[in-house]
Amino acid sequence: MVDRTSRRIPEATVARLPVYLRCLVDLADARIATVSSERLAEMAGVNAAKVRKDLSYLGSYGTRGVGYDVEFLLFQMSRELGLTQDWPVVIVGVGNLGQALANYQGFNERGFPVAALVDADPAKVGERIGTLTVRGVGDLPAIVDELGVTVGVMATPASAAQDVADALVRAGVRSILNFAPAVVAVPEGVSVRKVDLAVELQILSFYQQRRVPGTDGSRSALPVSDPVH
Amino acid sequence: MVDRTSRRIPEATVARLPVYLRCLVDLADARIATVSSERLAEMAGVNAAKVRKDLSYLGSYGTRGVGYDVEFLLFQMSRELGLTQDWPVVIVGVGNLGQALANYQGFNERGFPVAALVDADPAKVGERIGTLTVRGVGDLPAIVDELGVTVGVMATPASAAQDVADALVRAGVRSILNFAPAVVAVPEGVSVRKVDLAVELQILSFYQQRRVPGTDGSRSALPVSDPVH
DNA sequence: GGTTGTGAACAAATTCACAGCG
DNA sequence: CGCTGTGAATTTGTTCACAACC
Repeated sequence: MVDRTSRRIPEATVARLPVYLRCLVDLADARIATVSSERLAEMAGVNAAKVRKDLSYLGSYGTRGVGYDVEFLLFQMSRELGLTQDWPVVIVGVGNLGQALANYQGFNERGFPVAALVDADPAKVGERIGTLTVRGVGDLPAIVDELGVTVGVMATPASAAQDVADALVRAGVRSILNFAPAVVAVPEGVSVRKVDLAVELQILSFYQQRRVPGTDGSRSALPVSDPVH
Repeated sequence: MVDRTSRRIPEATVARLPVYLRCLVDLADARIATVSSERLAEMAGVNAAKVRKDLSYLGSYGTRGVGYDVEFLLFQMSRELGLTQDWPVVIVGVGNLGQALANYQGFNERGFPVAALVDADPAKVGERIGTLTVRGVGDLPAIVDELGVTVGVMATPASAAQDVADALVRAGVRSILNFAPAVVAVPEGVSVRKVDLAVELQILSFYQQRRVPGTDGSRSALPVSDPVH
């Protein structure tokens, strides 16, 4: 009834939308036309009330007594997430992790083509990885301008992280995915998300010693079906 | 005053403790003996009230008018997180990402030595990566028993994820770090944390189109100092 | 004076439970 | 009858603000 598209979507909901999106893609691939909040919840590993609340922020796209139209919801959600266009990314730091990310096909498949590779180490500049040649950090402004890059993926050592983040921001990047084990400060209007492998393992370590399973990220369920309560 | 060590630590706090831990390590390396909540907050990219609240769940380890003793807090926090011992991990799936993780030194450095590599593809079994030889999924029970592995890192395709998770659980693994773009169900008492690169980029995409920077993960700050308000 | 530790106030997120609609 | 959409209740997390203490 209310125009939800004008409502601000809660952060916790935004973080779950991509998970629903993937489930919807799987359903569409399986030629399933409609889905209930119950079923979608099971696939996404959350509960049905949460699915309904989350989807209600996008609009009233369900049909009572029936469920949600998979294709329609897929479209609305893609639009809401800004995924109707590609967002080219630049990867900074071509060590182990950076190279793996450069070769990872998942980025391309999901609308984030790797447009350029950059490294601060002059010895690595010029190296070819896949179809791309590694460029210097000084090329970032040109990369952003010419290739339309808006997202930077940082796979540098912690010591270089802040300098690289500054360089990305100066070049005009508005979103950063940071794999370096360091907190980086960025100006207002730039988004950073941090993926820290050691931090994740340390959180698991906490829950491992006590036998208290958490509910966020650490999910509990019965062996195969019946994923969450 | 109250014995906080018996209190249940909130999940949100647990997720931040490893970040504080890393800051404390940096401070200790710099031979800094004490730190205020203000300074620690700046380093961790949160606010001081949160730091104090979080640390208060560990106990009253600060000194009013002075701050926290770095070494002492480091020890208490390591103990609380269960990091006074190593937790050997097995990596399942030695594709691009799995190999990068296998070569990543951060795991070893932070107490999570990579003890074994496993792949479902018979063609990959026997391959050497660094000092380790890739073994079959059938070896998981032996790996868990003989090497004391308690953590599984999954870097498999989505299609194999649930089967691999089941195999890990059957072998006795209690904690799983899942890089596969799929939700996996596990029994009560097993913890899973998910790292999904595409999901992170899609969340950034949402905040990129609107110019509304989020506060969790996407942090806003002035250029270098003054990280968060 | 400076800084912690913490109740109390506030805000965000989750879950309940059921009216409303197909 | 079945399932969504959503107010209300509840739980969890954050921030304030200040007494207690060094």
